[in-house]
Amino acid sequence: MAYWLFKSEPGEWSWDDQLAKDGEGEEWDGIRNYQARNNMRSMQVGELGFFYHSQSDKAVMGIVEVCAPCHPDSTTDDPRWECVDVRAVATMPRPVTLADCKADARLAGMVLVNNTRLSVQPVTEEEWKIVCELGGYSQS
DNA sequence: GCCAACGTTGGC
DNA sequence: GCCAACGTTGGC
Repeated sequence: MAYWLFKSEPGEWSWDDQLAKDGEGEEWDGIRNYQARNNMRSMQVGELGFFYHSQSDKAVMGIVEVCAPCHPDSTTDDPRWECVDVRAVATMPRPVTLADCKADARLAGMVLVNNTRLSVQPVTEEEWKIVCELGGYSQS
């Protein structure tokens, strides 16, 4: 089981927008970066990811689940770009900010901390547990 | 609003 | 295939 992190500008697609889908899946479209696309190609249905707000919030807002495998991005005719669908699973009791992650020595190797520009990132199981702990979210 | 980091493009 | 120029992202 792999873990992921999806980055979004809240002005484009926010956690509230995702929640408003009420558990329905939504295309994670608009990704125009090979590394990010390759990460999505590696995803399996049922895997979990963090939903991160870039720019003003800079925080992990909630948890999403991959609910459809990688498929062509409906927002472009360019066959290079693909995406998965995700649905909201849980809201972080406390959003975990980038500053929180940087302040925790255990997260020093996190992609979020070291490659700020990658919009779809892998997260290790250890990092996943630590961020959940920081957010006050206990996995059932 | 600025700037650093990174990715992509295109000329050679 | 290299590298300079350019564009974009995102933190500050």
